[in-house]
Amino acid sequence: MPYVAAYPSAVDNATHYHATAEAIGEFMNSDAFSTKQRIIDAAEHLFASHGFAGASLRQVTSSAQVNLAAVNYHFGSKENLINEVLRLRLDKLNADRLETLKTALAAPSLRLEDVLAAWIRPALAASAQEKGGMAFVRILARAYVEQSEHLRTFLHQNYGHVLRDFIAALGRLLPTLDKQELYWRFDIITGALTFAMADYGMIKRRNLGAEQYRDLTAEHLIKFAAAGLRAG
Amino acid sequence: MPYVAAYPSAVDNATHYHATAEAIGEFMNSDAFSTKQRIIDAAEHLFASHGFAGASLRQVTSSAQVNLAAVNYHFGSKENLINEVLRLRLDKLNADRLETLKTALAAPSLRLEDVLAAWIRPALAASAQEKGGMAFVRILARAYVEQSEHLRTFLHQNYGHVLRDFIAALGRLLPTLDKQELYWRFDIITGALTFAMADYGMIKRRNLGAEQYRDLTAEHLIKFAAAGLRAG
DNA sequence: TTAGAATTCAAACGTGCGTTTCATACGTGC
DNA sequence: GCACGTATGAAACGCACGTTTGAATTCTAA
Repeated sequence: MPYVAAYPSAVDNATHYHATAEAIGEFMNSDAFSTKQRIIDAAEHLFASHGFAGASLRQVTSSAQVNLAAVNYHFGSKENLINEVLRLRLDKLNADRLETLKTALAAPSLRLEDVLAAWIRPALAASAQEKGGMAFVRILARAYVEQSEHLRTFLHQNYGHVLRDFIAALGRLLPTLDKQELYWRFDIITGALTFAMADYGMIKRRNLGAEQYRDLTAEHLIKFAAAGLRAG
Repeated sequence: MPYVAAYPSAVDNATHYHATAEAIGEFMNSDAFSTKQRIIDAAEHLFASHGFAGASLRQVTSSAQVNLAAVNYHFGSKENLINEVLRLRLDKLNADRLETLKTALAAPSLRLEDVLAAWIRPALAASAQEKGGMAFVRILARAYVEQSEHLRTFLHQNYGHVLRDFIAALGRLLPTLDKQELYWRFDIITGALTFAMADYGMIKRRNLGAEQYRDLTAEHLIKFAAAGLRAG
């Protein structure tokens, strides 16, 4: 009968069931092994590599080893599934950003690089997350590109305050910089970040691990962005 | 019988027919009014706003006011149409870039900003082109995001030399900068540019015309990028 | 003017899509 | 043990897709 949740919020792994070693295998239908979660994991990967339109529910459910009808049962529709997939990761990303910014602001001395790091590092961390992080970030870039006004307003309404906080912090550190100019430059930074997150560049990873690569990317981006912001 | 062209190259408006005022209307099947061209124009717009997977041939042919079968007749398949749409614009963009770079290199004094301008301005000009330029550039960003390895190698093989020329020019202007470091930074710049091209940013255009907006964007990008490249 | 090629057209092809249905299995409280 | 809400399953729905077909039309050149 369900997908009742007329307004869905995150994966409702409400059954906060503490799995012991023996219990695993007896009750697979919880937490990370639930049908819902398996669908979300599979959807993240497939949306990321084939796009929202390009990835079919048959691919998703097959990859998740779940019945085709499960998506409509648990999420109501494909579109709701897409929203769910986005919301889950975005909530965490922006919470991370705000927390990192707060910590930076509380420190005795605040440098431009600290604010930029609070914007950039959580994003790249999300993209390097063990389970489908890369996928999420490609989804994000794709969402930008798919450019549906609906999604744009969704992002603005739900995470606009995060943006405002960062702009304000940067503005305080660059008191002589024109407000409009600051908007432009932050826009540039975010564009570069989005591409960097998705690993679209031409840079070869060489023999670096994912973590080292992520840290290197962050380092370069922060340095570059700081110099750009300070440009006369 | 045709789409014979086993290897398609640009729109074969081979019939270089000089239209006089009276002739227009008599022979609509040439140049800008040909079925092929109408399909390409419509496809650019629809691919840009709905994605390659999201835009159907029925939408394309309907928008082009052309029979459904025309795409398969003239292009062979949807995929060939996509390639054609990309190639046409990319050829021009990269030719423009190389020409602008050549001019800059021939000038008595060469600044970092000149090389950056040669990379950035033609791209933004393409995006502000009267007929579907904006669409093209969204397609490009989308192509990046869709991330098919096939397309990536296509871009690399066909336009890799352009990239190399620019990197070389920048390298000469920044002799103290590490090569790897240069790659990283050029990557960042191109990411930012791609987003700027597609107008994905949050900046409001205000009451600017497309040209002024494009020029402003270029100005900001070049300034920012130059500062970033020069960062110690 | 006319044969032959190039193009357009309406219609249909098979395939895969998102979604719905309804029957069956499972889990939990009485 | 039974009943009832929850979840899964197999199958089908109607629809839109890319592509193909073969006839009708238009163009071109002898």
